[in-house]
Amino acid sequence: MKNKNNKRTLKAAETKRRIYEAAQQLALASGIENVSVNSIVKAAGVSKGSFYVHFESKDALTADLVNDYTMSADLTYRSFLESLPAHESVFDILMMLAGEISDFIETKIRLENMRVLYKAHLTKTIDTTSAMSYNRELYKLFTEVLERGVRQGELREDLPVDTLAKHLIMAIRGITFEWCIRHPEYHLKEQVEDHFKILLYGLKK
Amino acid sequence: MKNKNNKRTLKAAETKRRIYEAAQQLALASGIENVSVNSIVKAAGVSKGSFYVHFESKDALTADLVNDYTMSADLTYRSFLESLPAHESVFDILMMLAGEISDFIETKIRLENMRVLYKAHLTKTIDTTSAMSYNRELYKLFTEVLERGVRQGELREDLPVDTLAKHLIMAIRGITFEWCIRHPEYHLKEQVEDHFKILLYGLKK
DNA sequence: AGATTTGGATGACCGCGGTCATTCAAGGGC
DNA sequence: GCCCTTGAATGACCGCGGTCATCCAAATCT
Repeated sequence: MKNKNNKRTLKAAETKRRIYEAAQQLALASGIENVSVNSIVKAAGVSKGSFYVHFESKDALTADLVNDYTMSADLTYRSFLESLPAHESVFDILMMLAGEISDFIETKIRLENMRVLYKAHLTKTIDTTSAMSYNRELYKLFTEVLERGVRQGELREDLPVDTLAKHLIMAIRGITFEWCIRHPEYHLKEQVEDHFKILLYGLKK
Repeated sequence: MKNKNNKRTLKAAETKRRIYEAAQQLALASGIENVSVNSIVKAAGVSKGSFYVHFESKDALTADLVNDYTMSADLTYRSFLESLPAHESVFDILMMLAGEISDFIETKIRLENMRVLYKAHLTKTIDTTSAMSYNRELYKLFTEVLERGVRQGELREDLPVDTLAKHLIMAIRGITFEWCIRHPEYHLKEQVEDHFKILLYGLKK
């Protein structure tokens, strides 16, 4: 017996799916922080113990939900980038991309979900690899744009482009964190744009 | 009766002090996240209900502990700044100050306490004003240095110095947050210095 | 001094996230 | 076909942070 499609394995997968989808639905309605494990297993029609057979913790389930969302977000960013006119300067493209990401976080993901995500990141028992990995699509996106900037002579060449991408994304994350703390008197998009103006000026050739 | 030194008020203050000091001691030994409210009240010799008479929540107590620490940290930064030779350029001073703050966070405050602090910041029911307030000593410190930079013609004048101070401190917080998530493969001081080099270049006249 | 109000202190209680000994079909090995 | 192993499923149970009706001594009012 390996990972065959036997009756047992199939039933287990089905149970996991039911828990995941129940959680997804409840989280969509109330925000995952207001949904208890008890309510998830009740909605899924399984026992609490069963939840912990399939998920390490509530935070781990949350991370799964977020990671799915992260991947779909990156697809949005990619199509935004591809929708931009080819003649734009790399400086302007980076500014617009940062603005698009700010908008997406503010209107689609929303404050309470960002807070949950960042708390999950800070909980050391949780694997948030897929949102933090340098292999994440978002890093590739920034790297591609920066590479073009170097090729066209707009950007300094003494720092590798993947390092620059890390700095820029880290900056967006930092400002978003600050926004989570200082909301509502702090405006995400405005601050991202102001900060990027300073940062990108420091990257010009 | 106003806020007189009557017997009742004094006894209440004494109770609060005992809880606070018990928490401080236990937190020092094990880290506040490994100390339960039950263990604090047991050590202080009071009931659990009494804890919640004097503190809104465990997180609120944590915030108090952190805020005390924050103020003492800012004193350290101020004396570091005053220990620097007067002839240094503002650029170098800012780099050294950022480096000092990184060192302090890494070796004195330490990772697990920064994680607790940032989680507290993300919990909306908690007042973390004293660490986040723009009146915090740290903001004054940066503002003073930046002002000198403008006066000496080292820095651009189109952005107000208090705005610049906010950007720089936000950047340190962002990098520290990234460090909390990516530790141990991410080096705080190194990253702060690399990022500041880019950022400060964007502020030069 | 006696009656009334105030507010610190109490501990049983709650729902939470998480654990674990136990159960019991489904799946080999012979 | 029989026996042993595997692992999904279970729910009573735990310690946690937090609540609240109740108590009662100190403070104030008359």
